[in-house]
Amino acid sequence: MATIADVAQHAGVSRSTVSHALSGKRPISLATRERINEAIIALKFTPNAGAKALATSKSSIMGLVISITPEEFAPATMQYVLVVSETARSLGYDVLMVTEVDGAEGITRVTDSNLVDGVLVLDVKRHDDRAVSILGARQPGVLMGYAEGNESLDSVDLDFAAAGRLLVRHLFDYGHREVIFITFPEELFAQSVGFAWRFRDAAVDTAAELGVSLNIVYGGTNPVRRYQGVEEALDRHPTATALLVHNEGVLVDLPMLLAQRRLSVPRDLSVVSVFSEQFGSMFSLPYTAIEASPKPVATRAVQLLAARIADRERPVVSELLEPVLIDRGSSRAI
Amino acid sequence: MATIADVAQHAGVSRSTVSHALSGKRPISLATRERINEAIIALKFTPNAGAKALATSKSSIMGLVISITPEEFAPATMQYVLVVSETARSLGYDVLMVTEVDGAEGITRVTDSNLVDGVLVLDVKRHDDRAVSILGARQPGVLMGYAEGNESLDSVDLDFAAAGRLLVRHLFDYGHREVIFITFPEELFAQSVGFAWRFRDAAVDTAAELGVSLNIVYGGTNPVRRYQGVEEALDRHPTATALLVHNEGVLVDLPMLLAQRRLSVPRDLSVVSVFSEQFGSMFSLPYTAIEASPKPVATRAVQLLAARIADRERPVVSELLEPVLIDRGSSRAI
DNA sequence: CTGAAAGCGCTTACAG
DNA sequence: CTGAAAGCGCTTACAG
Repeated sequence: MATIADVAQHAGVSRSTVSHALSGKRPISLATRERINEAIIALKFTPNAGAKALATSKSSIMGLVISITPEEFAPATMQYVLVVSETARSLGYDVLMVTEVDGAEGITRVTDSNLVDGVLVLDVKRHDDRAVSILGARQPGVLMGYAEGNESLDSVDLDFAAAGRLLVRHLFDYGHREVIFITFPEELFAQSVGFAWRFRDAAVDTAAELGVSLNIVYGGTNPVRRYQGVEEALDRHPTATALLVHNEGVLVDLPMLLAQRRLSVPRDLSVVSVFSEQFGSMFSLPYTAIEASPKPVATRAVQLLAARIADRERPVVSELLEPVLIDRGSSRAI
Repeated sequence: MATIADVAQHAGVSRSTVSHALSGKRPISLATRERINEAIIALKFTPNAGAKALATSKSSIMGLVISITPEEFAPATMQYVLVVSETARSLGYDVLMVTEVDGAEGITRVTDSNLVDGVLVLDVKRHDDRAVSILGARQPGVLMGYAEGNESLDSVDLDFAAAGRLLVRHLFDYGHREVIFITFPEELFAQSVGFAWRFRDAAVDTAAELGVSLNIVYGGTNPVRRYQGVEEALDRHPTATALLVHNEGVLVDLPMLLAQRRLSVPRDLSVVSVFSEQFGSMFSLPYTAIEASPKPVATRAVQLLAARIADRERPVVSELLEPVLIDRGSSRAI
């Protein structure tokens, strides 16, 4: 493979001139620039990533930390992964997957070895040891989610608290006073996964304020129990007029389940939820919902990390994207 | 950050001795080994990835090439990604995502720069320019799928032809003579994505041999058209006794669709399919199916790539995993 | 606008 | 069993 020395020789200049032509870090005369470009093409030169990383202490790689727990729903995650990868590429970065079960250890591994310039964390928990791990690393990190007590880390997420408030208020405005709230398995709350507890707590508080009776149902961790859980909830609360669903797994089954019970939406039951447009269209979900916004969240997270890598001194930001309600007509006034 | 020189100094040995202690490439006396280990711990030494890559021309990174087309179904892909990452880690490799729209270009980018030691390709097409791209690279690649005319590349895949034969034969043995075969959108066939055409062609041939009337339906590219397509097929072939489904998107909707038509499985209609156990349990699919085997395929692909990286001269292998039918009772004799 | 040279942090023949 | 030194392919002060 051609090295920068080969290019320099071919172009009749020094290696440093080639390097500067490549980086644009100092002015190069038109004539030499052209000869260098010719040489690069003739020799099919591509800079060696390892050498560059060694010389600059920058790998141009972002680590993406994913901790897949069995409770979580893989399809939703893929969207984040893809958008992270594309956005990173557009900013000149590659993306390395960090999927070890112990995410904190994985972070230490890729940062200590200088493999990555920074780290993105998905599915952040309330007290997340991965945040701690980042704080101990030389490289910066950005949370896609929200961790308490880590205000020193950049983060971006959908404002799940606002989402909870907005949906409960939406149902309240339509006159609903008894609502079944289906959320994630209790395991996710035990781990304090941000999107779960922030939504739940806000929904519960708002319901209490407005005088809405909100019956919480924690989703089952397997399909069968998930399905049964919803059925039981419907049996137990026959007078409930609306379903508030924050659980992708339940959503996939819901149209079928309601059809089998001969429940028409929104005639017999209003349904509102949280999911991404892409997810909804994948499973033909006909429900009014807060847009889960994987794309803006992932895009923004990558931008924040790139900005942080470029400037370690810039002020820390913690962005919460405002929830947007997409009305698909699955709720009605009663 | 501590370097190998710091460790050497701390331990009172030379850098080469530390390096050899690390790699185990030559015997080190117990005493020095212990002093070195002490130093490593005391200084929290981790080898610099870039320096190592430069010195050895090995990055210990595998590239994973994913080309997500809108026609494809993301949830199924995530399983491959995760298993690839975990298996790679267990063999000492990290995984870099290569998601550019032009996969061939992405491959050239990460191989020419020596960023990766090899490349794994998902969703291989019959004539895949990514295979060509790999053949032109210094690093080896393994296809998770099957590309014609690239017998010089290692590959591994489920034997989709055998799967097609097995399912048609299964229905034939149960006495079915009129079957609706729902497969992927025609776009996938235009691109000649391996799992689509190999399954279809085998199913069609076997049906012809056995005298089974096989009515092909190409799935719609969006949920609505997908759903309608199935409905139309059922309308058009009221005397069909079985459904052969090779399309994850359709499968997700199927229980609902059949319930709405008051069709009981297998009483009114036998249904057989292809999907992974994990996918099936995610969507509570009650259908007898060939196990799609993302785990063995992905695991094997990573192993093959690691073996190929270690020995460029080993014989090329093209492995087809034997399909396994998991009987969930959704087909019956008629 | 350009070059010579040191340095990034490893590995590995070579020598003992 | 161990060390001195060259080399991997870049970048970047320093000098002109």
